[in-house]
Amino acid sequence: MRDDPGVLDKRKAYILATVVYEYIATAEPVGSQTLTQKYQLGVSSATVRNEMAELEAGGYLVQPHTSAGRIPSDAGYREYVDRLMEPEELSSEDRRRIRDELRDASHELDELVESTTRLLGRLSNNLAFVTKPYQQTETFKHIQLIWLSPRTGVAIVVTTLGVAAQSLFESTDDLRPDDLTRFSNALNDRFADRQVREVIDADVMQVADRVGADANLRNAVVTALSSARSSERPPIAAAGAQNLLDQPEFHDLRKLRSILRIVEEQKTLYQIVADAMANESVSVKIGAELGSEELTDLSVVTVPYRFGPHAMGTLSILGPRRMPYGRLVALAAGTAQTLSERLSDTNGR
Amino acid sequence: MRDDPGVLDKRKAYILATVVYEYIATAEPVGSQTLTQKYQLGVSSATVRNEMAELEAGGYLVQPHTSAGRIPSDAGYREYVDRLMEPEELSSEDRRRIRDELRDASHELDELVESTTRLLGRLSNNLAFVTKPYQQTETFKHIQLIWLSPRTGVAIVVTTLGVAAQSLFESTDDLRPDDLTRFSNALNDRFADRQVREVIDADVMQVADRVGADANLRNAVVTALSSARSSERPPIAAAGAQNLLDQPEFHDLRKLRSILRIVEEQKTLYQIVADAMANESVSVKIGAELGSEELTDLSVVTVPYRFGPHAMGTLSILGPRRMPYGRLVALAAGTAQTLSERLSDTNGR
DNA sequence: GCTAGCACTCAAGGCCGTAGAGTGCTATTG
DNA sequence: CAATAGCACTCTACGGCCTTGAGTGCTAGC
Repeated sequence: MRDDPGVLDKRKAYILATVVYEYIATAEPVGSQTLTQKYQLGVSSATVRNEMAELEAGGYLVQPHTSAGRIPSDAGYREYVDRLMEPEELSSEDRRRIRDELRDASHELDELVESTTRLLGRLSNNLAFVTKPYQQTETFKHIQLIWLSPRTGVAIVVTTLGVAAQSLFESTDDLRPDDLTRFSNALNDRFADRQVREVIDADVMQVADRVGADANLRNAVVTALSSARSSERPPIAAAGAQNLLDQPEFHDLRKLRSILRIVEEQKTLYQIVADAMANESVSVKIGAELGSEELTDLSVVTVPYRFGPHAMGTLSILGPRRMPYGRLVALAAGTAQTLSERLSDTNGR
Repeated sequence: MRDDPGVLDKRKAYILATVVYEYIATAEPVGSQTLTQKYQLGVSSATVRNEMAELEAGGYLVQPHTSAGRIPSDAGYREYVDRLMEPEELSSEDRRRIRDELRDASHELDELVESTTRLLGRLSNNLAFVTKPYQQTETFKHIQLIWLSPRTGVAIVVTTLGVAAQSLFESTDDLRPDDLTRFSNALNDRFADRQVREVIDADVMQVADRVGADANLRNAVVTALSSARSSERPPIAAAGAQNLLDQPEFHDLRKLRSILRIVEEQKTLYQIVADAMANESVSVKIGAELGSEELTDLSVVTVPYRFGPHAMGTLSILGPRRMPYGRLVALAAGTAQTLSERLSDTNGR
C-alpha cells in the first residue's frame, strides 16, 4: 500500500505515456528494453520492468502473453488521453486543406456534410462519420404544394434548417394550380412558426376541410409533415472505411465485417455521439466505453459543430483503440470549427 | 481445325456449364475427377480431361497452376451467362420480401432509394448500389425564395423529379417577404417548363435587374440553379460491403481496399452502369469488361428502373466474378420492377 | 473415340528447431 | 533501500523440410 492508488508518480506516468505512445506508433507490444533504448529514461531496463509490473497491477497495462511486452488497457489509454498526452496543434498544412476544401464545397447542406465526411476520412486516415445538423426546436417555416403535371405534384416542407421533407403525389382528377395555392396558404397561416414536432395531422385535416382540399392533397401533406418530424434521425454520412484496412488489428475479417455492419445500420452510432451532443464538447470513447461487444478494439473521437444559433451536429472519427488521439482530437475540433464558421456564413463568397 | 471456333458442341457446353456452376458453388478449382463424381456425365475423367484441355485452348478455362483444376476465364463466364445458364425465377419468399419492404419504405425519394439499396444488399449477399432517377430532359417546374428569419432565407428549385436543389442564403439587410415573392414569381414566369440544362445564369441576372433583387438573392438563385443542373451526377447509394468479406477472394485486403475506395469515389460506378442505362435492359459486366484494373476479379449486374415516363435509374449488384448470375439477375430485375411500380404509384396507400 | 493406367507436378499443411524478445527473481551495489 | 546486473526461463514467430493429395498429360489398349 505504498502508493495512493489512482495517482501515478511522475516516473510511472512518464513510463505509461511512453508505452502508449510507442504502442500507437508501432502496434507491437512494448518491452522494457525497447523503452530504455529508444527513450531517455535515465534508469535501466530492470527498473522499468518493475515499474511496468506495478502499472500492470494497477490495471493500466496488460500482457498479451507471458514473454511479450505490454500494451495499454482501456484504463491506460484513458489516463493517457485525460492527463498524460500533450495537446496537439493542427499543422498549418492541415489547417489550409480544411479551409480550402470546405470553402469549395457545395452550398447544399447534404452535400456539404458529405464533403466534410470525406475530407475528415482522408485527413484522419480512419473512418469518419458525420451527423447532419439537428435542432430540438426546429420550427416550421413554409409548406408549398407545387403543380408538376396535370395529375401529379409535390408537397415541400421547409423548416429553419431548410427543406425538411418532400412528398410526390398523384391525383385521380386533374389538379388545379389555384387549389394547390389556396391549400398551401391556409396551411402556412395555420402552422407559421410552430415547432415541427407539435404539428399534428388533425390540424391538416381541419385546414383541408375548410378549403375543400381532396384526399390526395391531404395525404401528401400528412406524409411530408410526418417525414419532417422524423428527421430527428437523419442518415449519418460515413467515409474512409478503407483506411481501417491498413491497420493490423483489422486483418481479422470478422471484426471488419461487424464494423461495416454497424456503420451501415447507424443505430449504434447515434448512441456513441449522444454524449458529445449533450455536453457540446469533445468526447473520446475508448474500447469498452463504446458499449458494444463488437467495438472493443476501437475508439471514437466526437466533436460537435453548430449550425445557426440552435442546430447542432457531430463529427466523429472511428479507428483502432491504438489511434493517435492528440492528432485526431485536433483534427476533428479544427474541422468542426471551420464547418461551423462555414455554416454561419451561408452567403458564400 | 475440326471445330468451328466459337461454337461449342453439346458435350463441351455441358462440361463448361458444370465447371462454372461448380466453381461458383465451391470457389475451388474444378478437376476432372470431381466433375465425374458429382455429376452424371456418362464419360470417364480422362475424357473430361481431354475436353477441358480443349476448352482451355479455346480460352474458356484457365489453370491457376499446373497441378490444379480449372477455373472459368472471363470468356467462360460470358458464355455461361449468355447461352448456357438457365434463367432463374425468384422464389415467392424473395418476391414477398421485396414487395413488403418497398411498400413500407418512405415516400421520400432519397430514402426510398436508400432502403432499396439496403434491401438489395441483404437479399443478394453482395454489395448493392443504386443510382437515383435521372432524366435527360428534366424540366424546371418551380422556384421559391422562402423567408426564414429577418436576414436569412432559402431558395428552392423544383423540377419534374421533385426538389432538385436548395440554397440557404444570408443577407446584410433585412429581407422583405414581398421582395422574395416578387422575385420568385418573376423567375417562375421566365423559366416555366424550360429544360433545366438550358436555364442560364444570365437569365437570372436579367430578371433580378427587372424586379430589383439584390446581390444576395441573385447569388442564392444562381447557386441553387447550378446545383440543380449538376444533379446529373447525384450521389450513388451503396450497401452491403460487409457481405463481400465472406467471399474467399477478398481475403486479400488490398483488393478489398481498392473496392471500398472505388465505391466511395463513385466515379467508376457511373461508367459501369452507363450501358444498362443506354440500352434500358439488364447488363452483366464480367471481370476485365468492367474496364478497371482493380475490378478484374469482380462482376456487376445492372438493371434499369423507371420513374415516371422519362426518368430512369439503375440497380446494381457488385460481387466476385464467381457470383450466382442467375439468381442475381432475377433478384435485380424483380426489385427494379417492383421499385418502378412503387414509383409510378406515388399516392401510396 | 473412349478409357485405364502411370509418372509427374505443385500447393497446402503439419512438424520440427532455432532465434529473439521479454520476463521475473535474486544477489549486489552506491 | 531504491536501482541495477545477471541469469534462467517462457513463449511466439519464422523458416525449412517433408508428406499428402488432387490434378494433369501422355500412351497404350479396347
